[in-house]
Amino acid sequence: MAEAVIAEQKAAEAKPLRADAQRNRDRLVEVAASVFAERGIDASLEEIARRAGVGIGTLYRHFPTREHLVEVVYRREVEGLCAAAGELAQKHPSDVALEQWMQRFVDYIATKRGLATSLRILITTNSTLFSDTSGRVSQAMRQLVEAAVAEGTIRADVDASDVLHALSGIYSAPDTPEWRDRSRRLVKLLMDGLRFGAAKATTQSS
Amino acid sequence: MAEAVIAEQKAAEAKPLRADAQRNRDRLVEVAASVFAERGIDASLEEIARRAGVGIGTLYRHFPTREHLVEVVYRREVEGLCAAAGELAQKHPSDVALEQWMQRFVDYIATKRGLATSLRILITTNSTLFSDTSGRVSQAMRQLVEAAVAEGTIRADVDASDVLHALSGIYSAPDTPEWRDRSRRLVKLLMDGLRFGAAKATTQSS
DNA sequence: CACTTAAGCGGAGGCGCCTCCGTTTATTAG
DNA sequence: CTAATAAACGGAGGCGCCTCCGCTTAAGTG
Repeated sequence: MAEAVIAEQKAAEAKPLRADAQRNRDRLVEVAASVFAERGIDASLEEIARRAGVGIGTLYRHFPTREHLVEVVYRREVEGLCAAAGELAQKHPSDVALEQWMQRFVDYIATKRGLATSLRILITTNSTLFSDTSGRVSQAMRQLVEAAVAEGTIRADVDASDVLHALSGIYSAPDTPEWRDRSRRLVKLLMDGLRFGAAKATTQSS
Repeated sequence: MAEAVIAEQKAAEAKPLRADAQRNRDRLVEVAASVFAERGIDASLEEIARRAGVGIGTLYRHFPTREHLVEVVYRREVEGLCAAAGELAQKHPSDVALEQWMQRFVDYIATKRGLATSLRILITTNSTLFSDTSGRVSQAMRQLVEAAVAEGTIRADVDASDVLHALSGIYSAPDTPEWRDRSRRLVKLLMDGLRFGAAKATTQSS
């Protein structure tokens, strides 16, 4: 959702793209992310091209199939989520960082849901995708949880996989309109539990 | 592949169709089967309608999605395969019937291969499809094997599931152009094995 | 700077999907 | 047989997919 133009790098991999090509490519990914978010995975590729201000041919040159585009968008989403862990850790007390990151995780899952059908196809084709991304996500979570435990802002008798496990409710019961709110409440609830019995006094939540 | 016009019945289920509607529906299924066979599962639905001599609207009225049509075609294929078991059993000695049926089974798998991608989607959606059909197929095989054992035209120390298991090689190593020939040879080989040590003298194969 | 050239652009065009609705026709009632 | 009517037909039209290729332009070369 961050509209910030983070120049996608594709860096130093094979041939560097011509400046205009790189610009168009980045633009396409950015636009695609928001179009997929608002219209779902079956959004018209022509609309994406149109909104990005490029011809349909350009879209297809960069992303020969819909799945290619989806994969890049998805990886970027994961990238953003993981990067957020570091940033939040710097700007906030460790427990607040963890909480906010988990809220962002809810958003991420929301996207993933939308992409689910298409991702299922992708995952059977491209088996690295799932392991790559889920590895990175759980590493980000570990970083935050361990920091919070070390600082004593959450209780010490849990680790990252416990927290991930506790969040599993977010994955499962889906697609009611209340889902998002319910999930946000779940995160808060979980945080209260985590703060209870922490070494340091608690920072109040939101 | 039997071009015989077997009137599809849809019998006595909800409202009976108007005569012309029933005719068109049957025609569509028949044509779809051959078009899918020759062009693969992604064949144009418009071509199917064209070849069946009906408008595209008619096709969509009867089969609201491609998957609906695929499912009906597939079920019909299984139907034909299983019906063949009975017919072959009447016209041939029991061991020959079994052999010919297995050869036909090879054709069936060949089709199934073509449909595989689409079927995978179907099967996740419509879980009865797979159990229905695989049940019927293995029952047909049981009928033939048991008859042949009873008549002593094949050895007595095997049952239907052994034979099915022996055919599993047909499922696996795929999609080379030699596949069909290799599979036919596998069937013959298997039959020789089955006849060896049978109570009665052997009918020669093919 | 001008020139060259290959990388990149983009949209027309052909095809398939699917819906919608005016027209046709099988069926039923009289 | 005729009339009424509901069922079914079918294809035009709008949209999206994807390819192909003539045009444009960034990036080197001197």
